[in-house]
Parts: sequence; C-alpha cells; structure tokens
Amino acid sequence: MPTDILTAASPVAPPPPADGNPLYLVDGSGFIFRAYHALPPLSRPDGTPVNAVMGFTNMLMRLLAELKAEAVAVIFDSKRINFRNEFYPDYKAHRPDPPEDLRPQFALIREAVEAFSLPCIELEGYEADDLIATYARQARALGRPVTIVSSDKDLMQLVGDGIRMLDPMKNRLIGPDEVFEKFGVAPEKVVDVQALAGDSVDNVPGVPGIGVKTAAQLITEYGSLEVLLERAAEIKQAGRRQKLIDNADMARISKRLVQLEENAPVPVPVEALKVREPDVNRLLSWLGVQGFRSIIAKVKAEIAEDGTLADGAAISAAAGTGGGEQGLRDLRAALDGRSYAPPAAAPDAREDAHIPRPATVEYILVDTEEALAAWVAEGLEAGVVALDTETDGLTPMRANLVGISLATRPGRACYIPVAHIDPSTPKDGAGGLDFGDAAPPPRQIQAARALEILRPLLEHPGVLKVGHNIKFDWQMFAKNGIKVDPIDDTMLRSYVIGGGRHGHGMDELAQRHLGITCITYDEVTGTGKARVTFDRVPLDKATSYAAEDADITLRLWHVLRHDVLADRMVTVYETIDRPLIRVVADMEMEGVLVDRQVLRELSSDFAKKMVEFEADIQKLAGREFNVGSPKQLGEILFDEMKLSGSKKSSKTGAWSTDSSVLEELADLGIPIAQKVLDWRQFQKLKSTYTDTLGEQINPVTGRVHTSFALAATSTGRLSSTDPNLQNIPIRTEEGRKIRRAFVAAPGHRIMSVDYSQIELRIVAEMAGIPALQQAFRDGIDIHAMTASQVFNVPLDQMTSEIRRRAKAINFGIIYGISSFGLSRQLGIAPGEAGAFIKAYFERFPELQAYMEKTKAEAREHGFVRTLLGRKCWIPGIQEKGARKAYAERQAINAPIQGTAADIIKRAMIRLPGALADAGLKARMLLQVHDELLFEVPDAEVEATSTLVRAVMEGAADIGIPLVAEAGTGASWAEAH
DNA sequence: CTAGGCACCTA
DNA sequence: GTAGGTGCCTAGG
Repeated sequence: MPTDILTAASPVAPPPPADGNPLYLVDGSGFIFRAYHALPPLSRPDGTPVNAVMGFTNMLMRLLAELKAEAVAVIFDSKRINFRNEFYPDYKAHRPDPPEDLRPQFALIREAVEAFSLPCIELEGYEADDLIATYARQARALGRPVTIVSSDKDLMQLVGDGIRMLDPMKNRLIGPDEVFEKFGVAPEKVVDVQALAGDSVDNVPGVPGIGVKTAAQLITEYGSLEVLLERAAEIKQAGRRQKLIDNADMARISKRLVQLEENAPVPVPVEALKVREPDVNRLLSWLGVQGFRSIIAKVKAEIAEDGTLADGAAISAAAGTGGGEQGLRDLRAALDGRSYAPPAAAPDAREDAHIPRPATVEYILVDTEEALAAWVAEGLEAGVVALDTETDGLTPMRANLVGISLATRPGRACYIPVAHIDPSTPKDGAGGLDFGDAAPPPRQIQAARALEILRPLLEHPGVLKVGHNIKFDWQMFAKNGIKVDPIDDTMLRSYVIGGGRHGHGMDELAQRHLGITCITYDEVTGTGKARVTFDRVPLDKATSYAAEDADITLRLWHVLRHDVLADRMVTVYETIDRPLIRVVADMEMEGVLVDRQVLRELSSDFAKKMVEFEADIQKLAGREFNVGSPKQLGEILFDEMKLSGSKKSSKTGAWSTDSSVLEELADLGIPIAQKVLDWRQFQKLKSTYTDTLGEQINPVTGRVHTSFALAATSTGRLSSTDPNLQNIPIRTEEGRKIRRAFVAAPGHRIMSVDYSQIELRIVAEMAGIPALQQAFRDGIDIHAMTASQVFNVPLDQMTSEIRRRAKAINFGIIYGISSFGLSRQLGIAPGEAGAFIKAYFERFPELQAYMEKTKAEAREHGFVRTLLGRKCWIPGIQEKGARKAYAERQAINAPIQGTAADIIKRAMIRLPGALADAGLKARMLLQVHDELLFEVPDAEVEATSTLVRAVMEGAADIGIPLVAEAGTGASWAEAH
C-alpha cells in the first residue's frame, strides 16, 4: 500500500510553499556512464569517441530548451577518494577503470557544461551525490522545487517533499511511487534498506544473505534500521536472526556509506546556480568541433525563435507565400510590428547589470616564458579571452608585431612585448651610423617563442578570442603562421546594433558603455614630429595602454554580447558580419597585382598633358597663377576676366569653380574653362591614382593590399582605404586606362562579376511594384520600360533622350528623389523634374506608398531595416527643415543600398567554400559594392564564371531573380 | 603641423 | 537626391 506508507512518512511540519524558482541538479558523473553504455559508439571526424558527450549535450539542450530551466547546476565527482574511504577503505574499491573510449569523454563533458555557460560543480572529498543532496536540502529550505537529473538509485533517498528525479535517458520522472517500486519502502527508508542489502558495485557490504526484498520487508516491519538491529533477537528465522546480530556493525557502517551528506561545504551558493545566457559563438563553435550538426540546428532554431529574423530560409519562405510581393509585405509588416524604444540621447555611461565592474584592475607586464605559459593556462581555463596586437604601423600587411595583450577576465590583463627597442635607439635615417651607442632592448620574450607559447590558446577551438576590429589582429597572427579561431569582434557587435548612430571605435564605446576614458594612442606615442612607433614606447607605458585595450575589449564584449541578443540582432551578426571577417581578411592579404610600369607610363602621359594645359591656361588668363587653387582660379575668372555664372560660397566667400560652373562656361565657348576642366581631370588621375598606387605596392608581396572597413558605413556597405580600390576610374576613357594596371599573375585572368541592377530589383520587391517585378522577370531593359510607362512612349519608339531621363529618375528613386536633385541631374527646371516624379508615382503608386511608409518607420523608430534585418539608424529624422528632408532621403536609400550590401556579403561568405568544394583555385581580390573581382587560373575561367554567378545569384531569394554577369580579361579594364 | 573646405573618383 | 575616400590648398594655430 504505497499511499499509506507515503502518508505515514510525510513530515510532520507542512512543506514550505514550492513557489520558488525550480532548481535542476544534474548528476554529471552518473550520466557519463549511463550514456556511454546506452548509446552506440560514435566519434568525431578526428576519431575522438563522443557518444556519451552527445547524449549529455542532447540532455542539456532538452533541459534548457524544452524545460526552460532557469536554475541548473551540473555536478561531478571529484576524485576516486572521498570521506567515506576514511572509515571504510574498501568503498568503491572494486570499480574497474573506465573503458578506453570513455576516458577522453570526461573532459569533453565538462567542456560541454562550459560551452552552455552552466555552473559546473565539484568538490574534493565529496561525491556528486553529496553535493546534490546538500543543494537539494538548501533549495528546499528556500521553498524551491528540485529536480535531480539522474537515475542513480543512491539518490532516491532524497525524493519526496518537493524533490523528484528525472531519468535523463528514459525521460521518466521518479517520484515516491517509483522509489517504492524499486526499494519497497518510502524514500526516507531507502538508506536503511540499502544498509541491509548492501551494494556489490560500490562495495557496500550490508548484511550477507539479505537482499532488497528482505530488507524492505524487515524495515517495513520494524520501522527503521536501528529498531531492527536492537530487536534482532525477536526475529523468528534463525539464520536471518544470527546474521543480523553478527553483522550489526557492518550494517551501521553500510548506512553511513549510503547516507548522503547534506551539509557539504559547497563551493558555490545555491542562489548562484543560475542559467547564464549562453555565449552562442562559443557554444556553436564547440558543437562544431564535436560535429554535432543536429544540435547546432536546434541551437540555431532556438536563436531564431528567440526573436531574431532567420536568414535566407525565412526570407524565402515569407517571399513564397502569396507570390513574393505579398510575402515581402508580410515580412515588412512583421518587422514593423516589433516594438522598440524610440531613440533617446545616449547616456555617457550605462547602468545595467551586464556591465562588468571589477573591484581591482591588474595590468601585468609579461616578460618571461613561464609567466606567459601561466597566462595561456588562464586563458584556456577562462574559455573567452580578449586580445589586441601592437604594431609599428597601421596597415597590417606592412606592419610588424611589437607586442600582444591578453585579458582573461574583466580587470585582469597582460602585455607581452616581443619586439620593443630602447626608446633612445636612433630612428632610421635620423641618427646616422651610431647604432652602437643605442641601449640594448628591454627584457622580453622573442616574438617566435611567444607565438609558439600562445598558439595552443589562439588556435584552441574551445576558447573564443575577442578583439576590437579583430580582422587586423587576425592578419597579424596569420602573417606569423597562426590561424586564430574562433573569433569575435566587439566593433562589429556594436555596428550591428548602432550602425549609423554613432562611431564604433573602442575609445568611444568605452565611454558610452562603461563610462571609461581610455588612454589614447596619441598620449602613448606622441603626435606629429615627436611621434614614435610603438616599439619605442617604454614598457610600463606600453603595458598600461595595451593591457587596457584588451581589458576594455573584454568588458565591452560582455556588454555587447547581451545587447546584440536583447536587440535581436544575433542572426545578422552571426550569419553576415562575423563570418565575413575572415573572408575579407583573406581577400586583403591576397592583394591585387598592379603593374608599376603601366602606372609610370600613364603618369608620364598625364604629366605631359598637364604641362600643355597649364601653359594654355596661364596664357588665356594673362598671368601665372596656381591652377590647382580654386581660390586663385575664381579670382582670375570672375574678378579679373569679369566672367559671370558663378556664386560665392557662403562659407568662405570664395568663388565656386566646381565642374558644373566650368562646364557652363565651356558651353558658352569660353576656352579657359574647358582647359581647366581637362587639367583637373589629369591632375586628379595622376595624383590620386597613377602616382599613388605605385607607392602602395607591397615590397614583399609585390601586390597592393587595400583595407576594407567593415563598420564604417551607415548602410552596411564596406568601404576601402589605403588605398581606396573602390573608386578606380571607369567613366572616362583616360581614367579607364588606370584599370589596365590591375593585372593577373602569369597563367591567370582577371574576372569581374557584378550584379545587374540589384538596387532597382530590391526596390521593385520591397515596394511591391508588380510592373517592375514583371519587367525584371521578363529580362527587359528596365530603363526603357519605365520610360515607356512614365512618358507614354511605346517601346519601339523609344529615344535615347527619353530613356536617359527615365534612367535618371530610376536612380533618383534609389537616392530618395527630390525635384531639386533630379532637375540638377537632368539640367532641367525643378518644376519640370517635379512633374516627371509625379508621373512616375502615378504609374507606380506602390512606390510612393512605400516611401511614405519608410519615412514614417524611420520617424517612429529612428532607424530603418534592410530585408535581412540589418538596422540602419537615421539620425536627424526627428529634426525639421532641410535636416529632416536629408534624413528622409537617407531613410529611403538605406534599406535599398543596405539590402544590396547584405546580399553581396552573403555571396562573399559562401564563395571561398564553394570554390574550394568545386576544386577551383580562383581567389577573390576585391569587392566594389555590386561587383567582385577574382584572379582565376586560365584553365578554370569557364567553371569559375559559372560557379561564381550561381553563388551570387543564389545569395538571397528576394522574389524576383538576381542576375550576375561575368567578364574576363588580362586586366580589370578588359574584364569589366 | 592640423583641420576644414573644395574638388572629384566610385557604386 | 544615397553611400564612401583621397589629394590639394589654405587658414589658423
């Protein structure tokens, strides 16, 4: 009669209300063996067996995702020896060693706990069961219900009164009824039964000849072990009576062995056993190493459910319902439906709980290998480290590594100099030949040694390496043969949250999020003539600066990890910006081959032309002056030559001499105006391109390595600097010649693949304009088609002038059209331009509705979104007048430009793998917003072209097809 | 020596 | 009308 016994055994005092936060206590050690024996053998690609790890990880996922557990601890045995061995040395003495293919899994299971950011508890001298008992008792004292995740019978003594067990393998709950089924007594009496019956596996002696059945019968009859032993003489059966009398002490010892310790000095208070927000990067990275693909899918589904827009699949699915247009509207509606706090003035420092506030700050100089090894161990233990590199230059391909800083927890960081020299060392070329007088370099670890000691940390798949603009550091390490992985970037995290709202430099973010004013680079190295490279910065100063950078990066990571999640930007960050880091890093390091000779010849050509034009200009002006000075030119033209047609700038009061002014004059037949325009063209081409580009050729690689900024634009586009290779001339014949200098290595061709009309396609889909969508599906000339519709001209009567006007409007749409802007573009009156726009809106009414909706969205939220969910902040949208009108144009343009940027980024992420999978050796060299440039082996041109176009066209399903076109040649001029 | 303005290159 | 970057000139330290 289980119920009777249960009732009788209920505690006298009423149980405390079980309204607290449920606590889940996972018996990690017990689980390992159960899972190992229950699951078939399974191993990772590298051969490491992982069946128990897989079972364990799945169980954790269920606990977190299905049961939504908020308080979880995973508890392990510490060593084989514990306090029970003090009074019974043979306890668990006969346990065989774990099987060979289970041993490596112990450490992996602890890694799993870390990867899920769960508390991992063990205590020397105690078994997992004792810690579980202690926590269970403490949680009950707080009125919290407890679930013990285990099927170990030794834990059954704890069941009842708000404590239950969950068998993680069978997914079965164990309550008092199930315990009774097993032991024939209520949970409270289980220890007594075990004390009598003993346990051969754990080497608990018990009383010989008495098993569970007999023990339960005896305990039920006498009420408890003590009473039974006292009254053993009363037992009728002679053999049983004698055994009990002879083995009374053994039974008492056995009870002490099986009785769990409920007052263990647990290392973490019960209140602290909380489910922390998992670090998705670290978790996915760890799961990836184990090869747990199905679990990765589950985690990603959880993230998506968490609120972030899922990527391509969701876009396609949404676009698929109701034929694209409606689907996208649904998507937009879904996006619009989200509630966001209106943009407020950012406070100088925030006060949420996510901000780490270390009590002390330790910045340590590391100059011995032993000390560095200790920091590596600390980093491995931490699982997340922030790092920063100090160099003697700003362009990674030319800079040398000078030092490395590392932070292992907020407030604790070190600086490892590896190439510092004494500050008094003469600078190159400045101090003559007196190098012998220089002081010796300070004590430090050799760069190569330091890197080898750091390598296990930097390449460890279970340790996340965080950097602020980590692309730079990744390249510095890659140059030294270390592929840092996995990586995370606080600058890019900030960018996906606040792109267009504020800058993302570390100093600014430290001020904004942490209220900390960082030491500036200028303070450390000086400025101007006094500036020194970082290798000459004294080590104390260098340590303060560099260690702070790593520390601040780590602290920002904690804040921004939370913010990206809370802002539901995880998918954009994880599927676009973070994976792009390595792709762009590789692209930059690859560089592009530039023919210096071609540039020299062009420079010389351009110089000759400039001399000729300059002489003509001086002659026409009647005196010598600096043609390159707009101020002097304005004085010549409008004061001395008394020409009209210009206005004075309101800022400086100088005459405007820009190209539109000069073109008007040239059209009036004034020769000096055209000459100046021509001179300026060559001046620009020579100074910005042919002269400068040659200097940018890296002496080591012989190629030009631009730097792409990943967090510079408000729309999600990349930008390119040092040199900017996204603005190489193409429009004029003379300018286009510069592209002849961008060539392929011997045996290779340059291939350019660009999206055709991608932004107009995006407009057609986002605004839901059926006429435009159909035109794109039919593959007809979009400018001619809009011209025909807007100006009522049949396609077969289309003139180039009418098409030109329609094309200008089409571009105007993308830029957030205004009648003033269009009039200037077309050289017509604003009134006439306004009439064109009106006609366009009448033909495509969906467009006007879309624009109004977008502006309203920007006004309400302060930002707009791309199709893939990227936020583009529009500061100034709440203002009035011209500022507001400008912001409205930005609001209209940003989702269009930004969606195109997202799409090409996705293509870029997929391409290296797709090329490798196809066995193709093509290298991606440059991105120019809607174009990708490749260097392709001669024999692989056709296959590469087909593959790249397919990947680019398939990068997103926006409804209407995307079209990519490829061109190939010996140089960029021929390929485009 | 630096910062701002101008001019002009790209998508 | 959108989004960028660079070189040159010049004013103001």
